Amino acid sequence: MSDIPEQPSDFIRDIIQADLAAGKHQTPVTRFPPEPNGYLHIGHAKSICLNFGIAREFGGVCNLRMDDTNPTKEEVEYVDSIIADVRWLIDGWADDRIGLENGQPFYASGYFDQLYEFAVQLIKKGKAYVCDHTPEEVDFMRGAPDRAGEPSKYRDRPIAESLDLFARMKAGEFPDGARTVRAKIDMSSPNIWLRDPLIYRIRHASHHQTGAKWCIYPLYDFAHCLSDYIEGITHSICTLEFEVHRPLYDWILENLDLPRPLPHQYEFAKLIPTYTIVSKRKLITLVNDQIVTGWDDPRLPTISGLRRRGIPASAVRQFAYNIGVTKYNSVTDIAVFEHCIREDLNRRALRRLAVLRPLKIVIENYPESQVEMLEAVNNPEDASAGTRQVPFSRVIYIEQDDFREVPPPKYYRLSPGTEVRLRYAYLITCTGIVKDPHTGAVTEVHATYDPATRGGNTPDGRKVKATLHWVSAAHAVDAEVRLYDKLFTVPEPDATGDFRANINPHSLETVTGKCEPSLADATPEARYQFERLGYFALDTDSRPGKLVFNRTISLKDTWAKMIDEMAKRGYLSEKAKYLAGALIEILKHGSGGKHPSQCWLYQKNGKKWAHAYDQQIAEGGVGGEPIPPTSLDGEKLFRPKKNETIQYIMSFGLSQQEAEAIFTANI
RNA sequence: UCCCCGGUAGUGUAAUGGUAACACAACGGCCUUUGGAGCCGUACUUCAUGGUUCGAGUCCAUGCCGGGGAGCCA
Repeated sequence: MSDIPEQPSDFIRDIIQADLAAGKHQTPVTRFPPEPNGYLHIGHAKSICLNFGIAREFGGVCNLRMDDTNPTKEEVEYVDSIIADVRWLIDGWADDRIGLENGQPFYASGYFDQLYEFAVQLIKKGKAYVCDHTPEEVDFMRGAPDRAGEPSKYRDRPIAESLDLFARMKAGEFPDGARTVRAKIDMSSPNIWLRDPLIYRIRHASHHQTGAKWCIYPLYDFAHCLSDYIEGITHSICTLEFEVHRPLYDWILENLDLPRPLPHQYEFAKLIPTYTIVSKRKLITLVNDQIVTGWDDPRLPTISGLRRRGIPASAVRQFAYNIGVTKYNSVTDIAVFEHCIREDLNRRALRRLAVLRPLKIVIENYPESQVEMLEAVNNPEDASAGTRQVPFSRVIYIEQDDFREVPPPKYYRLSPGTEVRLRYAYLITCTGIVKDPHTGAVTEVHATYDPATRGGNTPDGRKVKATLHWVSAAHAVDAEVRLYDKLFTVPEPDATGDFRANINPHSLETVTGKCEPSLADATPEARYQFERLGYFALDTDSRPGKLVFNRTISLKDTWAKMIDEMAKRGYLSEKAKYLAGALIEILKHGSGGKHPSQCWLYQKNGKKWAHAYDQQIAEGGVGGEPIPPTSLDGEKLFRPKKNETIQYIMSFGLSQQEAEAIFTANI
């Protein structure tokens, strides 16, 4: 179900390939080392796909390891969720490459004895010492990027004394923070992490794996490289922020005189998708503030959220492949992910008919008691999925959106007097409407069907523009359907200010839909396409007789892409709404009321596009006389191309989508 | 301010000194019993300046811009 090539290529795989060719290793051993202090998210998925993908492609192994050196922040709940998420993501793909210990993950805490001995060794070699400074003193004495550090008073204390103190630290003689073990490296290094970094601290805390055994715990830099070494990791792949730690990673391993080969660390840029957040802290805020229902809320980018939403693991993997692996700090358009999901689901989803916002249709010339079973294909992309029977009768439901009493231009669907096709059924023509006498809303539509068009065929060859989905009212099965939308209204919710201000109030809408009867037997594993609506999967809340579906993702909908639709759904940011009016006016004004591409722009600082009437836009309106185009900083004015105008609009902080909408709206 | 790492269409990613390309997004068309899918097409690219070279996105220098780095977090 996946198009990922057997041998993807990126700078890390290139290195591995070269290392293998040079005979440095027989096969690569990677690892995925999360700290169990939160749920895994789409960013971790990128790392999982990278590490397990490498193991898979080069015949190696990827160890799953809990990086659990900080007992005060970690919990078994997280350990369990991490295991489940990793298994789900690699199932059927790299599940034979996972490195485990007796079926369980590796734990950094499993190495605490060895780590302790390594620290003793370092002290014995005069390369580490016990330091008695307070946290505040250590902090100050470390210096700053532009201020040299000063050595600890205890830097040169006798080795025997450090050894004794370290043993007593372990024995629990000292309170938290009283002493630390520090590597003796270089207090004047421009790299702060080499200024005698701490490698052990006292923490009288119970650990989720080791219980009360320890009251001293190693720090990340010490534990990680050595855990890699102990497990025989060849390529230790982490994210960019650890780049400055690499000299320390190497220093520890090299100064312990370990047999070679040593593991090496490589760094790549983490994934930052638009319209969501992946910061652990902010994810916790969303959960704790009950903005979402839990860690597996289908609106969240957590792996458990994606799973619950119905996104296939293969789509996540394809996404990880598509975005590549580099050292460039990038922001990935969430549309790339959505494309992968649709592509995957399009191939596998069973087509079904379901109406989310029902409008009753009475087919006047269809016999009252008659029911016909009509054949419908399960998946036009996959003939082996077969067909099914769908009941048709006199009263059916169609989507409210599929009927307009007064149709807008280019509206092909049902309206008084028009004919449309009911998918797999008949062509019907609207003959009348019934309105609520008080509200004036259309409550019922009357129609006639053409018996010659059974199955939706037109023996006379006549064309009908629209094909609508429908459900027989008497046979319909009710379902709760949860319609999800982006959790945030702006591409980069936490770029500036409080990300909570950018939460999309319409991220969840729940409706009661009418489903074709076969959906009563829907299974949690199956993926469904409700035709013309989107892809849906059963939610974990679903029970027999009480169906609950999640909309995984909508179908691409060109009709819905109009600017008013965008505004209605909250896709247009407040900023865009505010600026749209002024921009449209000013662009028209600058072009003598014509097309915006006829306005004048000039180049500012040789780089940025600027509009001849910037000043007036900044002042929020179009009042007054335009500045004569000749008086602008002596810069040459020119007629921008469409794309340059789009870029110009975007320079106000709007997305391309918004800019296009504004541009289009002005035509 | 110091150290490290980056900078290729709107967004990502390729091109490993030899014709700048692919995907997504956008736009247009064809086709369609899903306004889906599919097919065809259009527009838009190497941060800047110098240097090396027959030839530079690639190598060098300088500058500019962006990210990371001063937890007893990972």
